[in-house]
Amino acid sequence: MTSTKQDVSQPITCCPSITEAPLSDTDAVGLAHTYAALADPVRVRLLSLIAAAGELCSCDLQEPLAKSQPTISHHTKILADAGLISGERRGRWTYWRVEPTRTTFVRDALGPP
Amino acid sequence: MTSTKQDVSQPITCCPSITEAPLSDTDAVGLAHTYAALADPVRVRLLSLIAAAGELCSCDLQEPLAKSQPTISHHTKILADAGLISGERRGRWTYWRVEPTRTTFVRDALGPP
DNA sequence: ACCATTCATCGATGATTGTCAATATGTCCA
DNA sequence: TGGACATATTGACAATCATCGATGAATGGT
Repeated sequence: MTSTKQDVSQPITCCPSITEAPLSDTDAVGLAHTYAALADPVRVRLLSLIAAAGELCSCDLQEPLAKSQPTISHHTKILADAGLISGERRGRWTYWRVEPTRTTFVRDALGPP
Repeated sequence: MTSTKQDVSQPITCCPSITEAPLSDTDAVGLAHTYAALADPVRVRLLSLIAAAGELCSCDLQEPLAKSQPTISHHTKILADAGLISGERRGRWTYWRVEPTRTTFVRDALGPP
């Protein structure tokens, strides 16, 4: 029986950087998933709106993005699943913030700072 | 008749940064288009393979990526259209390189370095 | 307890995408 | 000129995605 603890066919990296070494399949899937969260104009603007305001509730996003409420909810969920934003429920409102840890992680994946 | 020279409803930015100010629609579409090019595990690995090797022909990508020749050609085209890589034809081979100008541009769009 | 408000989820639909077989284009060599 | 090779393009198909209306769930005020 062969061990399934570690896949030796792929390099082990703690901080995957696209431009420095060939990535493992696992790292590539993870990074691609995060980039996919940014691969929509509405989500890019959504992220920039939250970043610029520091904190925003979903209701404040509907007008500038000119999308329906379910669509906004859909996009915030995708960005949150990617770890790029996080939401906190306060009363009836959900307030969204950027997660700098994740954004800088994705940024540095494209090369040394 | 109204002027169509400049859309005043959107801010003018030379170096769009997602995390610093709300992005214009135009900037968002452009950035999302580039992120979409990175939103696939095959393309992420493709880019890292080229970056690690400095230069690679399409034939060298087929085996490590385990995809058909048309699929490889499809992905290189998408990355090239996004400006992330560029290809040079030498004889029968097309050699691909990373475009550091574009990769750093996309990287810095996610925040100050 | 009731209602208005805010957000999430479900279901449907039209559009986009990743993949490959087949074919076309271009290049080198004999 | 003809054949072998590397790459690009086309066409087709299944899968994924963005969008919205309808509905559900949770909260706060009256």
